[in-house]
Amino acid sequence: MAITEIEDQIFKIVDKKNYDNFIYDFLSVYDIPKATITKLKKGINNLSDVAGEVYLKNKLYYKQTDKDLMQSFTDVKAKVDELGTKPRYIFVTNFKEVLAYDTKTDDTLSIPFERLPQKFEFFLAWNGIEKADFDKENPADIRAAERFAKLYDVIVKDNPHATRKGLNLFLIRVLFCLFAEDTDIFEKNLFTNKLKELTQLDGSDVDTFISTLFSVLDVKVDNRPADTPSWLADFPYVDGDLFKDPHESLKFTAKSRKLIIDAGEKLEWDQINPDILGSMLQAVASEDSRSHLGMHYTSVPNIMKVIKPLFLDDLRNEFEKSKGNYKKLQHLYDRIGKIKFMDPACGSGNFLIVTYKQLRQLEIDILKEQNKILAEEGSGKAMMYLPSVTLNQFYGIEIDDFACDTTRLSLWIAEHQMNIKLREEINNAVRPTLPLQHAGAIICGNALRLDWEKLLPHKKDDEVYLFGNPPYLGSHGAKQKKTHKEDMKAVFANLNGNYKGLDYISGWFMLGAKYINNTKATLAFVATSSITQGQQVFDLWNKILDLNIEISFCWEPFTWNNNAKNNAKVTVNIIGLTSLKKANNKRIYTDNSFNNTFEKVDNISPYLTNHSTIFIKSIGSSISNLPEMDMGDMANDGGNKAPGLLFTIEEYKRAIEQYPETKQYFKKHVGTKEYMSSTCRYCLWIGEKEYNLLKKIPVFKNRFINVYKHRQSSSDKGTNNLATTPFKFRDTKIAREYTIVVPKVNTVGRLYIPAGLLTKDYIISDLMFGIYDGPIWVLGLILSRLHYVWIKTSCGKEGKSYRYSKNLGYNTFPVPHLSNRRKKEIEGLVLKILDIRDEEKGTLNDLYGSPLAEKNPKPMNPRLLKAHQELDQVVDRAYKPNGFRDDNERLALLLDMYSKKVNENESTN
DNA sequence: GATCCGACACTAT
DNA sequence: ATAGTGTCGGATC
Repeated sequence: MAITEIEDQIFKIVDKKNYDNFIYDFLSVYDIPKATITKLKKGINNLSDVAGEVYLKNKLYYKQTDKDLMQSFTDVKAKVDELGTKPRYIFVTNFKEVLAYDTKTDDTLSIPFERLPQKFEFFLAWNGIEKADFDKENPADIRAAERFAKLYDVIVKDNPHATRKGLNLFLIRVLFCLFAEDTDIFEKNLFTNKLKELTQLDGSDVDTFISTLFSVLDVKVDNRPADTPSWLADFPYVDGDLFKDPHESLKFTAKSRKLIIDAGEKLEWDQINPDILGSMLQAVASEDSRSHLGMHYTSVPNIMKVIKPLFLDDLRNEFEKSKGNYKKLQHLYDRIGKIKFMDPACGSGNFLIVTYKQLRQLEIDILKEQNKILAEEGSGKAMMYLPSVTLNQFYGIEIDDFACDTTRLSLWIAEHQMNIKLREEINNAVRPTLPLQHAGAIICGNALRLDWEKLLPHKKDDEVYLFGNPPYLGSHGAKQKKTHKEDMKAVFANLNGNYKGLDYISGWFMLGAKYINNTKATLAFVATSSITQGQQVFDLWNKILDLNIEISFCWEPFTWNNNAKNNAKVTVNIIGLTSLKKANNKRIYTDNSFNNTFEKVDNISPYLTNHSTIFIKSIGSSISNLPEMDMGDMANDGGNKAPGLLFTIEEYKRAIEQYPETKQYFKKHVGTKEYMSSTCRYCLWIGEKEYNLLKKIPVFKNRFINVYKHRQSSSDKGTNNLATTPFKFRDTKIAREYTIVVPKVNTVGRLYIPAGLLTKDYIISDLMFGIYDGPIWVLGLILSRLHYVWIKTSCGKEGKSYRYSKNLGYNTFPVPHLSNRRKKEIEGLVLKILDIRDEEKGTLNDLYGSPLAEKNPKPMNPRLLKAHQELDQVVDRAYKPNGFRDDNERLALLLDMYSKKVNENESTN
């Protein structure tokens, strides 16, 4: 539910005058399940039996009363204090006053009953939003954006032929006027009042009003024509490019007029937070993200994760060091006025705005310190205020023109707010907001097609920072449109190596790296974690690190917290790059949500680990001459859409019951899921001859038809070609005796990869890898901790699981010379592990558990763990005679062995 | 509501 | 033509 809706709904409840069901109505506005409320009404889960009280476990202790409110509250509070698990809120009311208490934060709410709608955010913890976070992100923005969304919809509907540019410009300008009249840029309520007074109720002359007003705002007061209507004289000169272009004529109605006036009267524009206002407005303008208003709750903390390590910590340290030294302070003061900042994917400008405000705050802090020094000297010298940080230092590139406009607007708002702050905190320091300054260089264009050096020319020693959160569009062009692919080509085509498997964001890293190369400029972008995992690592980072570039800091992957449905499971990291400005303190930050700790390291590899820079390159056969591993057999039969070549156990039983003679055509079929839970499906495993027999039986015939249809209708040529053999899997590999199997999906919580053996009765799906009829000691290697550590680094990862890969993980795995005796020893221990699995019963899921999981870790079977540790001892010693201290040491040696092996192999070829 | 993993398109070879 | 990987979204708890 949108935020203004919560407000509106509570308003309705409060306005009802009949409060019999008050608390149930109230709860239903928040994210409390309907069923819970229904039960509560019936008294089923009401843990209090006192009349007028409702106690919902963990959520609420409510009391309505006609007695003394404070006394009732004290009574309830005493009861709650006795409880082991406390409800989040205490809520006491006599329908005239409300007393509420948040047991977690100790916040109290004491308001007249009818003010409840405006204070809806007090109870947002029920929706999983902490009030502190909510306050930080300022609800005024959300309400503003939602009111604006309504206005936008109406205007768009009334003006089907208006250009997008004209509409957007109108909106931005109205927004500016509303903000201006609430924040002393204009006289209080000047715009809204004039609109109300001077235009007709039906909206017919609003366009003339707007057009006249906007054109005047661009003209200096002295230059305005003598016949300028008197009501316009109160409006100051604004400039700043905002009112330069003429207003494009629009049709207004009674409704849109009312909505503008509402926006002016109902909203507190002085509380607008420009950090997120832009994102909100952008969401308004783009239909598909409308439902995601509020998705930017965490953007400011995340922006800080980028800008603090990139430059802000450094500036703040410098400030601390300069305290008490006027000259040093002055030096820093001058320095911050010269730094240039560019966000080459600035969206609605969040990064720029947050940075601008931080810099202006630093400017104020320096002035304070300088004033302190002057006061102590007692020389009576007053300081002349000279501005240091200006909007001219801020550059942005954004493809969406509305976003560009909102960026400029938000920068002005930020500037005005900081001007006010300056005036409040420093005597005699005044920066006028009007006329508006040129709001940085916000360029509307495609960042991957522009020459960044042209936008922001820089010399070797200039202090320049690039940052931002460029778009991710997945690798292999799954989400990339044709234009995106062409952009990528433009960036990468003249560089050696592949680029088609790279995520769209790689373009920004590449251009950014080129921009900072051999200069002191530095950069940091938020990125999808996939560019530092698996396949993409080599393709991207060998090109970047081939320049004079190194990774100066990074944030380990963390989940991007937003409510946007599409982005729900994005895992991101943050990567900082430097060139000449050598980072002598490289840092790896980890997201511990409370204290953001970091580790100082000597080098950050492109896998974002503390190791030397080595690329693990995909390769078709084992660098250590291990027997060939194959991907399991892919069905490509349409999956669950319609029955195809795969049969559940029930379907299989039914089929062979009806047609016993077909039993010989089935094999057991196992993917990761079946393997891990000790079950299987069945698949048809036949040739052309059997196909001709089976297609006479309707059950089978239908399945062949389904497979044919699926393959025929695929957008992939390869799949189309398979349509002629609808009885066959895409792949048809098979073991002669047995298969060493490795599941493709491996959750991070496990200590080992639960590889194993299957007999030749089993076909393994493409969710498994297999070494057909391979030697058992190889299974021993795969079961080792060493191998797991290698896979963790070399293979791709998705959310919380590693995806095993033969070319990236198995074939690259370095193996030292193993004597026959050692191999025998390993085989013995493997058999022991397999025996224990049999003896201990339970599925592999049960046996291996998830001891390393963050939530609900499940232990590994102790006997099995012991057997694995015995195996580790033997395998570890084969690599290093006295074993390893930890996994980090294991990985360091493996990487070392890997690079030596690759070099050897290259030199012998 | 988070996690797992089946499924397969797209790319490299 | 063949084969492998990352990603999406459905399934499942």
